[in-house]
Amino acid sequence: MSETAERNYRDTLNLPKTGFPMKAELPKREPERVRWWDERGTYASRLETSASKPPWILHDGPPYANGELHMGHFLNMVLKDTFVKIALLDGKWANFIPGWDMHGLPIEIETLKHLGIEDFHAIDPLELRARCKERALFWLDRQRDVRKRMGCFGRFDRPYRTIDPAYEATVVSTLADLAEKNQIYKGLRTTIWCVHDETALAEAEIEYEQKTSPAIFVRFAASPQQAAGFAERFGTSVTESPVSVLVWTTTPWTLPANVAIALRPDAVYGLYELGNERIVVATALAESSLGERFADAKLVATARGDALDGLAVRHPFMDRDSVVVLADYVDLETGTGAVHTAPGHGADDFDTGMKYGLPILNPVDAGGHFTVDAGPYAGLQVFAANAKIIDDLRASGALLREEKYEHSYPHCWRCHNPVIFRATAQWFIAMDQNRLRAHILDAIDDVGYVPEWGRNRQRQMIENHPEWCISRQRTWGTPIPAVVCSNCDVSTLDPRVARTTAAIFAERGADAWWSDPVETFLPEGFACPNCGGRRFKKEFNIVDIWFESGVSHLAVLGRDGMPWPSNAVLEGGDQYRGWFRSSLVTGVAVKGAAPYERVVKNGWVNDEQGRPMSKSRGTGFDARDAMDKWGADVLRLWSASVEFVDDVRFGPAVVEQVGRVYRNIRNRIRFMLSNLEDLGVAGVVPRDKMQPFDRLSCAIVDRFVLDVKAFYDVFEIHDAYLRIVELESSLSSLYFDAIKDPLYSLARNDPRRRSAQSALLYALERILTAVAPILSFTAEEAWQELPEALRRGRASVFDTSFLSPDDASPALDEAAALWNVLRNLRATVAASASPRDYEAGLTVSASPDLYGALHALGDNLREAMVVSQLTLEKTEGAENVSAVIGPAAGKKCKRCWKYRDLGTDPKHPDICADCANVVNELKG
RNA sequence: GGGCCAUUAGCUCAGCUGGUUAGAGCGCAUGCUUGAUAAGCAUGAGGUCCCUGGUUCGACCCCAGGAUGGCCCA
Repeated sequence: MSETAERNYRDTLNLPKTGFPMKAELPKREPERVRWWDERGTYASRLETSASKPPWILHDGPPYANGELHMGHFLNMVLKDTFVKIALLDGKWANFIPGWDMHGLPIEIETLKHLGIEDFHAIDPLELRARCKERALFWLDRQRDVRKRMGCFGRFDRPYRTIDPAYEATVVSTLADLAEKNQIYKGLRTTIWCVHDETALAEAEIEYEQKTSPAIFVRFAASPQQAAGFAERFGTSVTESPVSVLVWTTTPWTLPANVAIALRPDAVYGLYELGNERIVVATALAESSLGERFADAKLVATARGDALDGLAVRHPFMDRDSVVVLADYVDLETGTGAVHTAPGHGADDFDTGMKYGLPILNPVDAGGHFTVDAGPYAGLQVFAANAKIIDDLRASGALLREEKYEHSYPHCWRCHNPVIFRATAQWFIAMDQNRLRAHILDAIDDVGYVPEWGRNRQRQMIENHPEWCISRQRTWGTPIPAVVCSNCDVSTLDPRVARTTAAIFAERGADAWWSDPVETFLPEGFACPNCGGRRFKKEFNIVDIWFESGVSHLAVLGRDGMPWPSNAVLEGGDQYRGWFRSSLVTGVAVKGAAPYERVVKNGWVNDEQGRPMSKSRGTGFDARDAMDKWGADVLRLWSASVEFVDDVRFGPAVVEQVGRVYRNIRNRIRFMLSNLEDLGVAGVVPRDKMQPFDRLSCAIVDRFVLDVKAFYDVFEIHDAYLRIVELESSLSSLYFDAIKDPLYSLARNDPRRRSAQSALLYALERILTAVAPILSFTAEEAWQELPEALRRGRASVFDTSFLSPDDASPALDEAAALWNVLRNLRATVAASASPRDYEAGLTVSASPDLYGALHALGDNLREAMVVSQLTLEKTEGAENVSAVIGPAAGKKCKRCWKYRDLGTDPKHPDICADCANVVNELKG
């Protein structure tokens, strides 16, 4: 036997052949596939064929159209896509309409920066809006490309956009709905205010800088009557000594607006005697507050803060009381533990004021000067007034001590002057009007949460939700169509005006609010509800973008065949406070129910050390860069390889690991494909005519598909991933290894070979469908590599469907049990150093229970063990199954490598009879 | 500082209502194969289940406290 002859026998084998390359080259190929899907309208056509099927709608929480998409976006968007595709392959009408959030301050700021404009008052609002729109559309295009590059399916040709006229109309008509239900009111709220620029600022517009402020300790003295109250609560007797509460502040100018003193409910306060006066201060801070006088102080009595609730003292210079209230935010780090409270000048103070029904005083005008309400300080600029207020306090004896205090204090990002907090009139959604809050909490009970603890988190976000301030004093947004009476100055948000405005916006967009006269928006005969006046001015407030995105369910669902509510929403955990909440509030307020049936939360993407990703540390990745480097499918597999509900880690090492798993899966797909080249439709053996081992593997695949589908149905992508990996290795190590011999060495059209091929085709098809929601690119690539006839008219892998449980083979449990017996048996053979595989002859002893099942496999049992001969024995009384490995009889066939009798055909002395037949037939 | 979440092998993760020799994949080591070959198969070494207490006959699992990290707030 010469080497040449041996090679000739090799040429007579049916060795695997396929155009599906081992090397994926994903970054290169995937963009072509995106175009291919686009040109073919793969998604659109599947939607069309399932148009009459039940809908399954994942409603897209709109990403903000500003900046590059990062890996957090990738995780979220790919997960959404995975769920959409699962529904699609399940035969549902999974119409996914992506959205973009396109108004708002970040875009306005970026645009102004681009234009080199410092003050947004200095540009015509319509001009600014046009520029903002360009900017937002620029980012939308960019993000849309990247999103499609991820392999995401959706109606990218017609996304919803918060700048669309129809969307703006929805925002305004929702305001009309709320106004009709008296759910909106105008009230005061503390805003960050720059007295230099005379404008309200948003959080994003302040910078913290070091500032030296006067820190003063001020006595708020009790009247004799009030002092008696203190004595009683402290459980001491009344004395002649005056009693005062010591308050610390670094903003003396806010004292004119003081109406209360906040104590910490669980802190201990002491009544200290210093000479002929008594002072109340937290015991923990007594030494630092009283300074050098602490040495002489005598602690008379103590009381918890909550025991002092409701007492009152006199304001040091205004003719009114300052009441004692409780607040959890009072800390015992600085000051006296008794916090000066001016609800008109601070967010905490404001909340406390609302809680206690305190007056919200704001004796400061837009330019930062005191109004007449500030009494003796009227006309003074607030910061300049500090010195005079301190002098007066010293003169009146109210000042105990004064020092300098350096701290970080918010400054205006443009003019770098310190900002103030100032109560201004804003529009609110009343959370308790019409029992809205209670109804929302009820609605939460009807929503499914993944994970379940999200329900509790969502509930807390509603319970602690302050009145929702929806107005902003900026330009890039949808206006709140309120009008101000020229006669009495009262501002009105009238539902009829809002409806008219919505109709105009629907046609021409929200620019009309700036371009058109106020009369355009007023219904016939509209009069001021306060004074009956007929002349009005437009108010220029835009709506909070959380309100805008929060009505997306009203803009997208419940129309064009889309059901309301959606089946699911899926966003990062920060959205419990954001979009999950805002959507819930508008849903319940307008329609009386949650706008979604299920809330799925994905975790945060951190770097490989579990720290937040950071560009400066080099651990931050744009989605596009990551895809250019590793390919979308490897990253999609990563999204399934992690537990997405929790925070996840991402980095090169993690991707390399999942990349190896990807290659495993890819190679197994490749193996299946490469053995199907010559299987025409005519060669396909029906399931019930297949050989037993092949039927068994089909059952294993059925079981796999049902398992994966069950995981998919409950959003357990990671479990599906584990199951996919497990099946791949199980099929590969047992089945693929075993059927190589019949596939390679039998005649092409040998029934045994065709049976194995048919089982491979079945497995491949099922597996590709099962992995397509995750490995979309690879599944499609493999599907296209399948001979066209075998695709049976389904042009794309996304035209296939999951196996329905009715079509699965029966007795899956028995199949799985038998499969495991075979795997264990085969492992003993594979572990044998010698004889091994075809060198071996095997004697298998089976218990009566197992014997039947094994016997039914016939010669397939020998194939499964990858040995040359096999004897099966029934062993009475044996528990299970065992195998004895011995040398095989015969000699190694040069063609099929099995040990057999050789030379039956004298023309081929080195090969077995079966091989000789095949070879002869080929020659003939 | 508060609320919520996480912590099991080098990495990604399983461990059901307390009882297992605490498992899988990847990586690593060793061997086989060279007719899936920049592949495939087998075997093996890796664990203070974050820590400290407690409950229990028995705790990765339940309880309390703490550490580290994350998210949202202040």
